[in-house]
Amino acid sequence: MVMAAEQPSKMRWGELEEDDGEDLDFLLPPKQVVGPDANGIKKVVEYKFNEEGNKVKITTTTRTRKLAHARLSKRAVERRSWPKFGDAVHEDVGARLTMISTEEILLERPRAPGTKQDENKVSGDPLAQMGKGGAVLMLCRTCGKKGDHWTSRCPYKDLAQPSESFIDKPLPSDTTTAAAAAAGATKGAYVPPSMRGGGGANSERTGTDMRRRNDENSVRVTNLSEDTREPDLLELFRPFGAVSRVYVAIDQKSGMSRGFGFVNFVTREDAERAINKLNGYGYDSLILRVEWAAPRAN
DNA sequence: CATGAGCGA
Repeated sequence: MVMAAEQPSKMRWGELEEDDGEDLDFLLPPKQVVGPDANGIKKVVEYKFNEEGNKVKITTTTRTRKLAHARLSKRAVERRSWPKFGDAVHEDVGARLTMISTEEILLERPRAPGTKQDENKVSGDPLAQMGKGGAVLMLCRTCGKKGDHWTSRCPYKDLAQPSESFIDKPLPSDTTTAAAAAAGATKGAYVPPSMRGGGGANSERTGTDMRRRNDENSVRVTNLSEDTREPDLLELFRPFGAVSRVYVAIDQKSGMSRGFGFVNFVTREDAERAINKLNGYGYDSLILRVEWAAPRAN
């Protein structure tokens, strides 16, 4: 057999080194340790054989922790003698300096998308504002497809023109009351009760009766897709002004949407603009019907 | 197509 001849070449470099050294180690002088001295300097002198089999002297000089200690503050040194607490109680002394806590800490986002009640700086096209909170609502004005592309990327944008600008400023018609002007200036901001309820029949009154539930300015939305939920409706209508309520009719038996819902606006003007702009609007591949809601039958 | 839940002293 030629196996024996192959043996050395099969050895790994680690084994090679060990074997070479082990045999002859007893020939080397013992390792010497000097210090640490007053300055914390420690010297270690040891001898080894190098690759060529020559004896070499290796001197290692280190500084002990005494000096490192000196750089720590008194307080820090003191803390090392504290008894362990918490999870660390079960640890060996000095085993670990740092413990990883397994305690769950829930972070609260004060202004999570879709939940913020204040709306600062709404300007320009409200549709352009939508979805900026991180939610995925891409609503194409040309083909009405949701979540797929923006209007500018619509594959059909050359076939059909999007109708004028989707949403414009409050109508400069007879609805230009003081309330409307105020609402237009600070869109979505707080509207004092005396200014709510909008114009029309309500303007005669001296403010809205707060004890009654505010069912004014109720807009009915029909032809909603099955999976449209209240947050979706809010997202769609919110850009037109402060929304006081959204509701999607749910079939109690099946738990599925009945395909219609209601959105209440704080001001009648905003509701009117929403109706004007969202009625006939393509949403989730369906054409929305948006109109004034009849008073609830009780 | 279609007009909302809860609501108790």
